[in-house]
Amino acid sequence: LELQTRLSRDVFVQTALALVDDEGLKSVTIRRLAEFHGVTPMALYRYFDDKIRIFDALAERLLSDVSIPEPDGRPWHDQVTDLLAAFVAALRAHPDAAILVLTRILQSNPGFAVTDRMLSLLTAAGFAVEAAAETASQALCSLVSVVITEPGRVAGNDVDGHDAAIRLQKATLSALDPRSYPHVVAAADALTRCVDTERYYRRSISAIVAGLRASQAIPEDTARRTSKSIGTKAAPRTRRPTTTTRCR
Amino acid sequence: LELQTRLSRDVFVQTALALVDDEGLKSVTIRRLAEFHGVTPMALYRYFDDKIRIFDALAERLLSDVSIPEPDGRPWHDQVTDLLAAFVAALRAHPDAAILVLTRILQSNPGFAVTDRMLSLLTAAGFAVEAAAETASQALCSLVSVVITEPGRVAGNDVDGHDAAIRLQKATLSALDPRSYPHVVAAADALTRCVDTERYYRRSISAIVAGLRASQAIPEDTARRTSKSIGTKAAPRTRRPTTTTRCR
DNA sequence: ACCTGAACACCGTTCAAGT
DNA sequence: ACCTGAACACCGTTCAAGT
Repeated sequence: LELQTRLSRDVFVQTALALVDDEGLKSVTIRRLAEFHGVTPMALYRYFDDKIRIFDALAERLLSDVSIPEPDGRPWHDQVTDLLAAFVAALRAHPDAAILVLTRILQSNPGFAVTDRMLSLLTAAGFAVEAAAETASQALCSLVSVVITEPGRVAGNDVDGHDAAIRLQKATLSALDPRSYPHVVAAADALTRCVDTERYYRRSISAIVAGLRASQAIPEDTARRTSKSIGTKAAPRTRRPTTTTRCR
Repeated sequence: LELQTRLSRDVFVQTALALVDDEGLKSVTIRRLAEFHGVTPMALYRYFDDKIRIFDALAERLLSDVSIPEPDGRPWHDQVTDLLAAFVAALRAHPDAAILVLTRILQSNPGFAVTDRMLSLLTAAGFAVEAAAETASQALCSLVSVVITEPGRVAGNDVDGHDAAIRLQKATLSALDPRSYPHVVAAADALTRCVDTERYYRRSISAIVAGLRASQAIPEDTARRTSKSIGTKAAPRTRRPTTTTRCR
């Protein structure tokens, strides 16, 4: 009579988002979401195949909050700067959910849109397709980690413990042996709190854009004079051949 | 008689690491670790206060695998390149554990060592203390996310579903409406698999280093002509004042 | 000092029903 | 089509003992 369909994907995503913002990512639980809507946990399975789909939906939600700027006549790097700034703004609105985006940019239309604009600008800048793809992904996911690791943030923490945690962290760094880690001790303050958050993000974005411009200058396949081989083989996965299609 | 102290922090960390490499991060469980050593779950609490400490120890272990190059007479950016390469190498050896490092670089001596060397090189390059701190953190955590999101990797997946997942992902991108996401469709292949993994990491590192060099060129406080304000306020946390010291 | 036993509160998820 | 009920297999963690 009052409301015929209270439940929907969107309603649950909205609740989940409020929950992350309030109590952190691990508070997002099928049972809590159900309880919140006065419903059985099983009711959620009408809308999400499993818990991962709820996380997928959350990431999509964050990405849909990115207000992609319209293309204009300015130089490509200025437009990239604005696009990345919009991306960061969307993530910063829900810092504890930001980590969900890290591996999910290419899993929803909003993510495709951001990536496509990024690729478009890089292509216009002269990047080859492959280089543009790698570079775009790297720029975006770097910014996700910049948001996640913003100095002075402690993930999943409540307001009470927050300040205390920061102070403790700074005290720990300051108390280190200066003969072993002189620069860490000297930078203890800057490493544990952000004096100017806006500048922090401005610096991050402009460092990334500067990297893009420098990469663009180099035509292709930069033969670095690094003597060392980069990286090692990943530890081999020795899992029995179970039934396939575990991930759809 | 045979072995008096089979159990130790190190033994559990070793097992946990094997477990992550084999079956992904969520397979690391107090109960499974205990079972593996023929012991009660409670036995682990002698060595770790809680599960998070196990993750902390895993992150520390990865960071201790970074073979920090000795300082030499070469230009700072070349030395930074090698340091970052060593950092990436350590992460790539245990890709599913890499995400643990993201928020734990400043939580153990091995992490202090990497950070200190990074700060040392940036200071030598002329960075102010604060700029060096932010820049060093950003460079390191960006590389963590670069490893995590390496194209052609699917976290926590077994070998069987792996190839199928990649193919599906590429097919999905290729099947997108080219009028909506033309560049994504065109770059579907490059976005889903790494043709040359070494080049991928070489590019990532040199993009970061290029960003550092460009930032170094700019003296301080870069007044960008970005019209938009970057970022928004984070959603306020409205948690009741519960007992403090939840995080020690 | 080091490990056990039993229990608690909480998960995600299955299967079979209800209406 | 949409939700429920009961159950299962698995968590992390507490408290109180054992030796």
